[in-house]
Amino acid sequence: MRLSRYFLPLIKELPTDAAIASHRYMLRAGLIRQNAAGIYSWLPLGRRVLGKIEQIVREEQNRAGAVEMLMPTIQSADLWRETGRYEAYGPEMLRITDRHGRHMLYGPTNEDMITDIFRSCVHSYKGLPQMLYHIQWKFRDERRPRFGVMRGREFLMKDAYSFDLTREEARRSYNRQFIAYLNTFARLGLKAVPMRADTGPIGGDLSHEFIILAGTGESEVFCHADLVEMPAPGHVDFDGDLQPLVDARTALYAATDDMYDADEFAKIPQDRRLSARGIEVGHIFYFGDKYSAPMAAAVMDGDGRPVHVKMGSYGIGVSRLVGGIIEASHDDDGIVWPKTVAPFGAGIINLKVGDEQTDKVSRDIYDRLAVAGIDPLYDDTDDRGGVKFSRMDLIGLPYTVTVGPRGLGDGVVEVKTRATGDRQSLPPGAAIRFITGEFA
RNA sequence: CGGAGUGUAGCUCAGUCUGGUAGAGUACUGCGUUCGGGACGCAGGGGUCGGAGGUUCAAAUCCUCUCACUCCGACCA
Repeated sequence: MRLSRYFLPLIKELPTDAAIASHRYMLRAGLIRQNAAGIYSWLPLGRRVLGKIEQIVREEQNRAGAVEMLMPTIQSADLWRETGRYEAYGPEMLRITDRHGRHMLYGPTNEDMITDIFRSCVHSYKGLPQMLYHIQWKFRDERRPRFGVMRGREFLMKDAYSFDLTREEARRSYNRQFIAYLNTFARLGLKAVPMRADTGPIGGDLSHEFIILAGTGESEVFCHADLVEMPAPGHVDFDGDLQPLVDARTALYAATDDMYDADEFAKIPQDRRLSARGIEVGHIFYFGDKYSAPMAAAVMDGDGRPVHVKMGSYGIGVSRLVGGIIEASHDDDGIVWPKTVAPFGAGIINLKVGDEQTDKVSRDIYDRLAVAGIDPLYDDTDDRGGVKFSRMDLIGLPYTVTVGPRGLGDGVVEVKTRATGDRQSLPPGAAIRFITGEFA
């Protein structure tokens, strides 16, 4: 992409309304614009990041055996009345009346709807297990939206739902998502720690929150430091026994403040005790027949008797992750995107647009990086050098190639690694090989 | 929902107490000089002062109502 043709509205001043780093940088770097409290437009750069995160989540869901579908944002109140949640949910649910006076709502979640779909389509245990997911915009009318997309009212969620005949089989579905989450967050460049969670109003007795550690986290967390350093499982056989992998991740103590037990925490060796602030980016739980019973979602078992399916649901806050990643990865100059989610893989700064040689070399590097799938952003504007450098730092692309007459006089360009600040002078060909190698 | 604030130029804000021709910086446009880490000079364009009503000869400023947004707290399948 050529910057001169891109839409990248940056803000130089510190936005006074934004209290935390991710919110400030998302506004300043032109990722989002607020339209109403807790409701944002995703500008081109932000849309790219959101899409990359979404795609990684999708790939890991597919790998774990989940099947993608899509449910609507607007739902009829009828299903919610069946489960009693229409009355129970409270003012966080945005209620809408259509032209015929029918009660509708902007979905805050989809358990009721997916259960309805399932019950009308699957009637035999032979149709189990089943794991469906969708990535969809949701709305919760938060009393006080804040922190930009971290606590917005409209937000993008991945929600998966599992259906099994027995609790034991449901546990296997739960484990599949558990492992998929570890791999997903690792690919996003995050250290996410699973923590035993309160199952809350939705009920059930098997639940974990996935928390990333960041100074501005919304809640305090306590855990064994080894958990943070444990590598993700990576490629595993999702049809095999995942229990040992899950056990390894749940044996050590980890809890959010509402589940905190000082005595348990004290049992951790002193130098391994970690108390920090965390951001919840995923939540998985098993809730059995909480919805299948009231909604009569049953299948015939092998003996011809109807059994309410055992369900679980598994959420990842996709839009929240954009803010979460920035909270975990930024410095005084701007965002530092992990390679896997960066809106562009590399930036190219042409310091003297209009100069035959810098134009040619810049263009050549651009073409070759593009062919290599790096998806470069070429700064071909006639802004001054300083403006270009600080702009690249702000938007946080992993690598920047600077092409200027001075360097080209010696046959070199400069490659800067955003995360470390390292700069190396290399011939153009070596610079391209270095960057493509980093993405291999 | 309790508490505290803020709405004036695209953005950041001053002016409101004490009513009297709407300002600064930045951004933007033009010209010139600059050009390897957010340049400089000159000239210019841009605001029904969140909205409605009221008081007054006169309202950004005083009064009433209202809307929006922000921050702290509580809340947060």
